[in-house]
Amino acid sequence: MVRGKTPIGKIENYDYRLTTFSKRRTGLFKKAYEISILCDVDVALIVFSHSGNLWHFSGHKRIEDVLTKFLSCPDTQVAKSVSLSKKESLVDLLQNVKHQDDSAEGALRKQQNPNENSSVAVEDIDFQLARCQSRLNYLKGFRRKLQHLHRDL
Amino acid sequence: MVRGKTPIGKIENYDYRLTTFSKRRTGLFKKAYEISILCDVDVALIVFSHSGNLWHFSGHKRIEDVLTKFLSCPDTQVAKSVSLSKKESLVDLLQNVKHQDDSAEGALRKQQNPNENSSVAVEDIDFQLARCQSRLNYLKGFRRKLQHLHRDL
DNA sequence: CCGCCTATGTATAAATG
DNA sequence: TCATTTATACATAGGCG
Repeated sequence: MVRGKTPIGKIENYDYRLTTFSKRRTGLFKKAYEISILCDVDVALIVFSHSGNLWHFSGHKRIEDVLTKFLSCPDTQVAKSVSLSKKESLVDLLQNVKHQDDSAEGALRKQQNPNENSSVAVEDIDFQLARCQSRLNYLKGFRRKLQHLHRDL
Repeated sequence: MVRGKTPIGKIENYDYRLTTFSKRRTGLFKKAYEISILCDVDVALIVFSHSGNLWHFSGHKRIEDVLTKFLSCPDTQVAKSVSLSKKESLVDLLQNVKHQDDSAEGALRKQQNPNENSSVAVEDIDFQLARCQSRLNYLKGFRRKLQHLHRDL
């Protein structure tokens, strides 16, 4: 994101990808550490590189305790964590994106480099998509477990 | 870290702490998302606030799969950080439905009509799933539109 | 891989609406 | 609470050793 922002998407060049991974991993773990201290919250962070290397972090508690807490999380909490915050609600997103859309469209006619506005919006959507997909995957797993439980009882 | 850098340490003022948590959480999840895409790596991130709220994210794979990989990792780092018995119990949590859904099971036994309760729980999840899937579809559609706009201009 | 450097994009503390 | 603004601190791409 420096000297020409990095577009979101897999970095194809292997060496660049490794370098970026190393740098961003450092930054990510630092942020995880900071929020755990500053805000006094439990964090568990696990990263696997393609080569199979593993990095992990947890603040305050041992990572297994955080994972246990996560895995034992009652469904009400699951539901909570999944419910959309106002900020993420469709309506807000729609308005937000439409606004960006409009301004992008308007700007396009005045500017030589219209693509930037539009691509920023696409990246935002990609971020929302990834989070949504993550929740969906989690919910699907949870649903499977519930059904297994139901069968067993 | 702006207008007078934040010293590392728990932010004592409750309101500031919440505000900082909200902002940094957004940033942290964004970073986790970015590194998972840019560097094509598996990431699992779990955060619990003191009030018990849960946020989690994983890229590419389901978070359970990343956790399973973590717990089955022969890596010495994991072996060191997680004692064997603890590790086994976590694997049980992941693989055994009954252990994983203690809360649901407990609730069922307290009720006179367990089946109904269970089906309600599944319906709850279905509801969440439907919302999430709907949002996902919407986002995907929106992304397509944006890209068309992008192409057309 | 590990640092260091610099220019620049990003994150965010604090204030304000 | 929630969004915006603004000023600054921080993160990091690209380059070099």
